[in-house]
Amino acid sequence: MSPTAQRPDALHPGAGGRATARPTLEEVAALAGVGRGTVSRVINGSPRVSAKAREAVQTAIAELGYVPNRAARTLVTSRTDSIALVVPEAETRLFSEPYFSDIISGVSAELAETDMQLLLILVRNQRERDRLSAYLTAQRVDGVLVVSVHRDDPLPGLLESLEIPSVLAGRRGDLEPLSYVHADNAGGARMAVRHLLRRGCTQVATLTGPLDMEVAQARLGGYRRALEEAGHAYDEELVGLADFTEEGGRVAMRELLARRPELDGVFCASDVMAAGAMQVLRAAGRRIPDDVAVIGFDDSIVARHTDPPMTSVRQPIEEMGRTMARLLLDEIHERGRARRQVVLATELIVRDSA
Amino acid sequence: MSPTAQRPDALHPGAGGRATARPTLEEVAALAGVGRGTVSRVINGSPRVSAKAREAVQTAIAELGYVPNRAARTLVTSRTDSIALVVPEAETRLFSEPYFSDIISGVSAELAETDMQLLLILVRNQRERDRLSAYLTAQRVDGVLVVSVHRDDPLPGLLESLEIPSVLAGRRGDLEPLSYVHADNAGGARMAVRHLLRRGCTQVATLTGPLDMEVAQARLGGYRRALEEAGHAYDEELVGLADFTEEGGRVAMRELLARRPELDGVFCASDVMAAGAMQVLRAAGRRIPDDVAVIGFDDSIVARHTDPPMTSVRQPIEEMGRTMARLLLDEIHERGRARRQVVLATELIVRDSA
DNA sequence: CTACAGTGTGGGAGCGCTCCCACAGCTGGG
DNA sequence: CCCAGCTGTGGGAGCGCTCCCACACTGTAG
Repeated sequence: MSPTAQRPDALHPGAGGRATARPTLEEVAALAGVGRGTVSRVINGSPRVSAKAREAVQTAIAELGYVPNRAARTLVTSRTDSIALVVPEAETRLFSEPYFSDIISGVSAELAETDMQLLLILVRNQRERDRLSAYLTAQRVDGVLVVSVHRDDPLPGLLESLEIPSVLAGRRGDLEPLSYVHADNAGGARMAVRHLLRRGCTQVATLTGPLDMEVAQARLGGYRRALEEAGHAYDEELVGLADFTEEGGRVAMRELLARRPELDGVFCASDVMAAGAMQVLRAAGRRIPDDVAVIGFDDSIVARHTDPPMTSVRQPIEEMGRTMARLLLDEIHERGRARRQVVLATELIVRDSA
Repeated sequence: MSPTAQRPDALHPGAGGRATARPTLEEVAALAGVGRGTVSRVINGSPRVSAKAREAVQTAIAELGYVPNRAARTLVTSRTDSIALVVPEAETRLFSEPYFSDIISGVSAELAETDMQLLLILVRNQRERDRLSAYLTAQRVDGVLVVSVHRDDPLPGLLESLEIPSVLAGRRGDLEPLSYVHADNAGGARMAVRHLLRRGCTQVATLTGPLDMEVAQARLGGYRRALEEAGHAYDEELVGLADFTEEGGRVAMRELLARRPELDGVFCASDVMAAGAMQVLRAAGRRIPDDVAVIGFDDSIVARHTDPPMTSVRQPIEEMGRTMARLLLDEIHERGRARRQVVLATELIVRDSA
């Protein structure tokens, strides 16, 4: 630290130079000819201010270019006017790539109207998880958004016990006590499988995500439901357990093919798995979609570039982000303990792979 | 020691007895039997503390689970201990998708060691740009990272004049006065084109990004340089002006093909453009790589899924993020006005398209 | 006239820190 | 013996806000 270069203190206002220091509420009050309390009331939109005073204050604010000091406000209100978006690092790779950006984009769009700040916290290991706990315990945010929740993730429990307003993207299970927003995964999967059946597929397999994630369970559930609705028995040999990744998709597809060479349709719980599966199918001499029809999930950028372009289930990710932010703001402001849970519809984007 | 040291912790009985009551520095001091100043010194790592006092304070901190109040600290130091990552919204789409996540991931990794917070600010229109200006002017962050700079972007100029420590990803031009980190775009492009020439291509075209971005210029420059080094004249008819997008790639490729049907290699300044170009080439009956070899830039997820898989220039994006954060922290801490500029090497990932 | 609620207002107190000054204890040199 | 010059320490002041109490001033009722 350099001991020089201190700010030139403007002890004597008349000393010539324009003051570099940011104006304070007190200075606004002086200029407007009112007290601090009145300025504060105007800034915070209190109705108990005369029109005349309000106008004087607003003029003074404009003239001085006054912006309230957040730290001072936080110190006294113990609001921070910021929320955290927590992302388990491992997941950023797993997700269909636009997922992450789109969530952020939605959240940010919603927050743009308010003066909430968005803090981004990536958590990649146990140490950082501990730090996050300390961080949240210290009440340094007004609310938390959590992306990608595993069934055994300790974070939601922590949030619950700290009573910090929070909204999850996805949920841990049917009885999720926290607020959440998620896509209609089961419905999307069901739609996809019905599409395969309608095309004439009779042996429809599926590639699942890790089953400790509710998303994966829900997509598998939708697959199962569509089959049963169509009068097909649920057949475990047609279920390939995978992990949402491309390599996982390849491996599971190979096994599936070995077990059931006659399969003629595959619903994959993610696009990248579907991409991996398509490679394996092609290598095995199957034509897509003629011999085997394939559907992915996410409608990610990958889906548009496979050969043939992939039919996929689209979830409204940006909308999910927006909704999460909106629910969180509600929860912060009303402090009502009502959990808010929203399910958004999915959509089947039909391309050439099915 | 002092009989007055007890704290009436039920000043406001309230309607529900909030158990929160975070311990303050004062309580730590009381428990450790020292003064506030000493506790503050221990927390801030001052050397002027006796071993005995330090230990007593550390014990007290651990016992109370004390965490310093950031707002109070900010109020007096006018440090915020947070930096902003500014992302022009339009760009999140343009970039090869992992770009955004990888930058964040790198920045976050570097910040994890410190107790800096990462603020994410997306800017999608003029209104938000104005808000950002006000925000930065109000000194609400200690430093700023900026992703994706256009030549005429007003933000860097603002940062410069406000003298806020900042680091850009990429630069506006050769004479960039701010600190920046960027990949060796020219070198990567040169490498790609040399690869094409070595393969035997004699009519190598290129698809550029928007030329008001230095990245695009640099990649074009590398293309040109490689050709000239190999004794080929630079031929404007082989240059397709595009905009990094898939659709842009398609359009430009069609024009290129119309102008120069005999071309046998294309270096594309982004993977998605290359993907678009490959579609057009295939539609025109060209085999890849036999008739026309194609190379992309970014080594994004798209490159792995095109048919055939795409040869592409990889930039170390996460490393760029890390480096940006590191440079910014340096700049914040030393307040030296030395600009720091780092160029990271690129790498050619050879797959089947060239 | 007094009483009293209802408005708008000023400004003291205090949030939890850091900064900095004063001072106590301890050297060691004159 | 004193007087420096250290080091370690306590605690006052104050950062810029919000909260809230006290205090004008109304106007209406008793």
